[in-house]
Amino acid sequence: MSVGIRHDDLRRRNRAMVISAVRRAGHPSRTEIAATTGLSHSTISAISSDLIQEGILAESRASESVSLKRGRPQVGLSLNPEAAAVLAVVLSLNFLSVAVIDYAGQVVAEEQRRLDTLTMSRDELIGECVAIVRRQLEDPDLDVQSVARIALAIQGITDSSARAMLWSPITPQTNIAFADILEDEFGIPATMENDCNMMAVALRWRDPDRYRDDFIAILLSHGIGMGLVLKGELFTGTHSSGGEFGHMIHRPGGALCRCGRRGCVEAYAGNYAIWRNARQLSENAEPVADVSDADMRALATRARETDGPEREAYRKAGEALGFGLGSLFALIDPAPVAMVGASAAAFDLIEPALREAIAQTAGGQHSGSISFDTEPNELPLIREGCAMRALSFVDQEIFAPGVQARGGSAGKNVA
Amino acid sequence: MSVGIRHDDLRRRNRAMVISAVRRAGHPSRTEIAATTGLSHSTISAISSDLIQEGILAESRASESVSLKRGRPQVGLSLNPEAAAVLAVVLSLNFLSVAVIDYAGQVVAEEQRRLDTLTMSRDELIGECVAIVRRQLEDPDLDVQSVARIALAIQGITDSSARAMLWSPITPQTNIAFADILEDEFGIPATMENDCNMMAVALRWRDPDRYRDDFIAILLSHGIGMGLVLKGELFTGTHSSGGEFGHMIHRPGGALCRCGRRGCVEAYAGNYAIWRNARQLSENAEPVADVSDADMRALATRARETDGPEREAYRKAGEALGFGLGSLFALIDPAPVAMVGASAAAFDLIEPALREAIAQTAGGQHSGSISFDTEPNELPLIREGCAMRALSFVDQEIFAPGVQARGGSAGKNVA
DNA sequence: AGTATTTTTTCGAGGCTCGAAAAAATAAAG
DNA sequence: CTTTATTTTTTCGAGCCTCGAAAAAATACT
Repeated sequence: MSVGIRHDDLRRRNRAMVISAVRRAGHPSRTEIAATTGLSHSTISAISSDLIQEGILAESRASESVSLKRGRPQVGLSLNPEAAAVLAVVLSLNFLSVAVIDYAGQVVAEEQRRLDTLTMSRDELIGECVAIVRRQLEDPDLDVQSVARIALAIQGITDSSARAMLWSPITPQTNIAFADILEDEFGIPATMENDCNMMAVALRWRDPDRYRDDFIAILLSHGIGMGLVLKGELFTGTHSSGGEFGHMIHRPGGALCRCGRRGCVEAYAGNYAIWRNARQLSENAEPVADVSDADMRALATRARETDGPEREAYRKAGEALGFGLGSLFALIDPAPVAMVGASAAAFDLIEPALREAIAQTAGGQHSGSISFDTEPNELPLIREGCAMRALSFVDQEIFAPGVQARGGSAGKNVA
Repeated sequence: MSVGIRHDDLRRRNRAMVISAVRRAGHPSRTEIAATTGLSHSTISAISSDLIQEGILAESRASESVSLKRGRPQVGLSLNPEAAAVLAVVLSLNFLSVAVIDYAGQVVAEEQRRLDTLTMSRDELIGECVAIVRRQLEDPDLDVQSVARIALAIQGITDSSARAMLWSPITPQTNIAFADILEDEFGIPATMENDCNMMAVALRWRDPDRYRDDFIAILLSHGIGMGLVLKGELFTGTHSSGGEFGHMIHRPGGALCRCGRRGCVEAYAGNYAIWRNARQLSENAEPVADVSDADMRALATRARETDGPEREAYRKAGEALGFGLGSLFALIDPAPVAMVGASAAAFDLIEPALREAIAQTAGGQHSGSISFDTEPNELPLIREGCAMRALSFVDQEIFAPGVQARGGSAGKNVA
């Protein structure tokens, strides 16, 4: 049962509106905020005055140019970078990275590290993550008190409450409650996110016009992942991170997938599958652990040059993706798609078969109008999404002092 | 951009909470409502007193027994049946029905009518719908002023704004804006709903324990349809009613589907497909227009008796449904499933292959725990869902007098 | 009849948003 | 350089809304 609205929730929510309006718009004036939120000028004035006093917002005097107009000039509001900081940690195959981001969204420090995730023990894996976070928190330039959130993204399935990794292709370990581990270690609220979901979050921030309420981000990499935004909200499963597009069934009983089952989309479109087909190996051949980006590029080059098994492998990948998307579109209606990851660079080889396949499906009735965008570099996107996710959380914590005042660095210091 | 919360929205929403608490609970006391909504006793007292004065709620004195306890007895609140009425219209293959439902949810009048939807012209189809509604509205026992909503459910695809039928298997006509037509004709707000979505709505009301936040209703009939509730809300596509489970691709390039494409789940599991396979016709054979329920029952009987092509046909249906559900579960995580419609009576023939197939998919990892429920009669369910949908809408209109006071029969008449 | 107990209503306090008016800050005009 | 026009922002009182505490109401128990 959803609960009634208390009187004090009202202020809390409207504060949130103001903060998120500022985060979205950059340097909006109070008047602009009033317009986008629909609240009255008096309310905006009261709320923003509070937020400034609390050190969350700051007046960014003389907002550049716009002194052309007549009356009193607008004074832009911006996020105070020092109001808080967050950590974005990204754990992917053989690679761990962390970034410290200030409240305004700027990266203030970062570190990257290669490791061998596939062979590491559970404790080693956890230890590396904890250690890389600790190194950042020990940086003397950073006010540890201001760190309000850690978001950790991982390639794999996470639980719907964003606490734990349930399964991941980058490690044989399962069920690691990273969020709890980090919280216990550092006393900072933490979440465990799915990498593809973070890609989607980032795309939304990067290009809100193109990726607004409904869109799909597909990771074309060793495996196939998906982040889905529907009706303006990240779509997650009911128990897990959900959206296991790569493991929808393309051909019942078909090619052997890395997950041990048969006929998944990934078993035709993942790097290992393209590799396997290009080598004309059996569909039952055990998936290889990793194919280097260089090898995949070579494969793509060869596929472009001659009409051999390499080209056919990409064709099959496109077909699998197309039918998979078609089935997906049958459920959710078509939406813009962003193809992310190394294999997105070979999308020219994939697209024809993909479009041909999708046109044969219920979801592909207007397949011509479905737009595909490519972004070969997934890591920056994932980190960016992580950061925005963590910052949005902070937005929702700092403005909720009615429930539990955060004793952080943003105390009242003026009146 | 979501809009800020105005001060008067607060009352409006809390009124809604109270009304829906009463609709859900039956005869809750004010104290019980306070408990479920989390609002204070004083607030509940004020709101319910308003609602009673406005004729929306009524005190149902001496709520049966519970005079066992000591203190002042609770006085149950109930919906005033005369506060409003709604019409539920269901249009399915060769069949049109309407029911008048009072505000408390009781059917007060109904009419059913056979017609030949497949051959009717556009105007005839619209005319029949308008006529059957008109006949109910002209009933002298009915206060036309009190009719606050018409909900029309149709088998087929509707648009996401619930205004029009886009496509339906029961008629060659497309794009009929039934909601607008009915509104123009009678001046009563109307909506156009998808039949399977209404099934899901009804299941939620019928058995809220089993069908709470996440579940799936699948219609096994001539075609295959689905209604999906995720996180407590009806899931619809972004442009259309969405959830075209029957047209997810089971086998690329496979059996000919009624929709003209190949390999859809429906092309294996719809009545016509089972019929086609049982007759050992080619997968390319044109789907028949209709198979009678009696024929399907005979088919099922024969399948149970001998291990022939009939049994194999049901096995194939189960397999298609299983792989389809597996792909669906890969996206949304497993959830309870209700199998509705005539073929649900033959679910014993379908289930083994279904479970075997689903176990081979990513979504079926715990396939043993997925529960299936069967309900052979879809029509009452659809009508019930329609009625509840319409009533919920009324709940949200009557309690919103701040925006636009409804001048209906529920005016203030005491103070 | 009196007491205990539970439900419901009443009443004042505290908050929040809103509209209108005032104040502030600038460009244009004289 | 002063005045006027214009636009943004703040101030202030009014009107609601919810809440907690206390009172009132209605019944069972003694």
